[in-house]
Amino acid sequence: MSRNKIVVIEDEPDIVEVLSYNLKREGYNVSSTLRGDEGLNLVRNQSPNLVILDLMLPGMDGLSICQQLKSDSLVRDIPIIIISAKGEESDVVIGLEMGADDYLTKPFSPRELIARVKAVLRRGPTQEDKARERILLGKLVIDVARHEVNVDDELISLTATEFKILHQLASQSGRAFTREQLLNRVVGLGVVVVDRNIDVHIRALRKKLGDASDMIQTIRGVGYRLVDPK
Amino acid sequence: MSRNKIVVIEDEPDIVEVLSYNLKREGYNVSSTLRGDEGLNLVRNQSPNLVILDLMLPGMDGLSICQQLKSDSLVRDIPIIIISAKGEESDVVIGLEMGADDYLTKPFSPRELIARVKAVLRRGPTQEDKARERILLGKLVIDVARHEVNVDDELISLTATEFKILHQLASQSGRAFTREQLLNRVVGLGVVVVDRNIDVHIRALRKKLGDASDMIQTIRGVGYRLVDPK
DNA sequence: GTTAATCTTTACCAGATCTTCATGGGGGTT
DNA sequence: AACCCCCATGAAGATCTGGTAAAGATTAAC
Repeated sequence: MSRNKIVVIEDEPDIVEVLSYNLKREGYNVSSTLRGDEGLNLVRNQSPNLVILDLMLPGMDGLSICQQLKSDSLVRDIPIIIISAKGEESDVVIGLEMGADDYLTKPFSPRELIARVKAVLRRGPTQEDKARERILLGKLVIDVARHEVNVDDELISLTATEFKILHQLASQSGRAFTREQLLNRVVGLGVVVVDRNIDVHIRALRKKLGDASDMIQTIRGVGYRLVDPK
Repeated sequence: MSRNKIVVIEDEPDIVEVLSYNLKREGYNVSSTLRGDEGLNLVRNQSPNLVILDLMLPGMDGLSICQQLKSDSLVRDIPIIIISAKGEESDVVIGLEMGADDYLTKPFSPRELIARVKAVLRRGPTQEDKARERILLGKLVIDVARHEVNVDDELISLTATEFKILHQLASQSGRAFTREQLLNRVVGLGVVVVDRNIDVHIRALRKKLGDASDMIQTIRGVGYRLVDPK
């Protein structure tokens, strides 16, 4: 099976050792790093099926990593299991609200971790919008890999946030997204931002889309959606 | 939001009380039962979005329930969170291997449970949910994802509130809803509104539904219901 | 360190929507 | 038939929502 690539981000060598050993014995393909900032890159480069993340790390805080991963549409669907010595209820709640799929308190047994890894992976590939490199919708062409958008074969220049919003809308065209949903997927979970903010980005988007601006429809009292004018 | 139905199977009334209160406050629709065997039926009848399951139950053992649910293709994809006083590593592992999606040891804080509930539900709609995103009733087609309603293949435009009411009625067609029930689900709990208000929305709905307007029936002294003219 | 770009917040307006209220009609009951 | 509820209806006022512009805050670039 192909759902076996795991990235471990953890700075205690002993734990990495134990985890690697046990996960490999179960047939998983494990990569690991001791530093937080490296972890972020590792995940982005490898696109693993699961991330195991310690919270206290050199280089970058674990929660920040979680947050950044969850706000990057390319890797946001990769499940994350947090392992941490911080077992306070509030820590757990914050971790989960940051988008983690499970939270395990140290010390833990390898068997339990394995069981939870399996439970998380069992949930299956829930994303249909996964790894579609190119989205075609009428005059609109979204090249996800190149981070470029064309309207009528003409390249238009979007800011990072605008691109994310458009990509999100386009990933399930026709579907209505609330401002909250868009915010969570674009600026990341746990970041507090006024939701009217989305309006402003939408306006900018419509302006730049020119001819195709009417593809972004407002659903009053709900949010926005992108329609396929087919 | 249609992903909000939760079934709680737990025999300690106090815990049921606490869970219900907290989950409802978060906007979930909670049904519960004290007996294991009833729980099995409840889940099969309601097709909830999540099951919270205690392990030690009268009537039927929790693990057996888990096992049975996971071997019934109709409800297999409904996630299960086990809550149990048995916190031994082996218990957790067994629970997860039985197909549970998370395992929480009593005593636990409501906040953590809520966070875990959200984490599990966040994982994306199950097949069942996806199927339910579209409701077909005679000439009426309700596309929840797009937030659109068709009558006789013709798109009709509803306001947010009208859509919610229709969706609510349609979610259990044939069933009568009181004005109070509709208000609670539509304008939200705690918002004080005169219940005659619903009449006005119903009127607007009937007007817009045109041909299908007689599908909304008034039940004198009770409320309204949507019938399937099959 | 300064400048420029982007993101976020805020305020206001117009229009859509929600809510209330008053009136009248019908149904069921006695 | 008379009565009492309950619901349907129309209209008016209050509230909410989204578009818009502009200013403030943050970030990146130089």
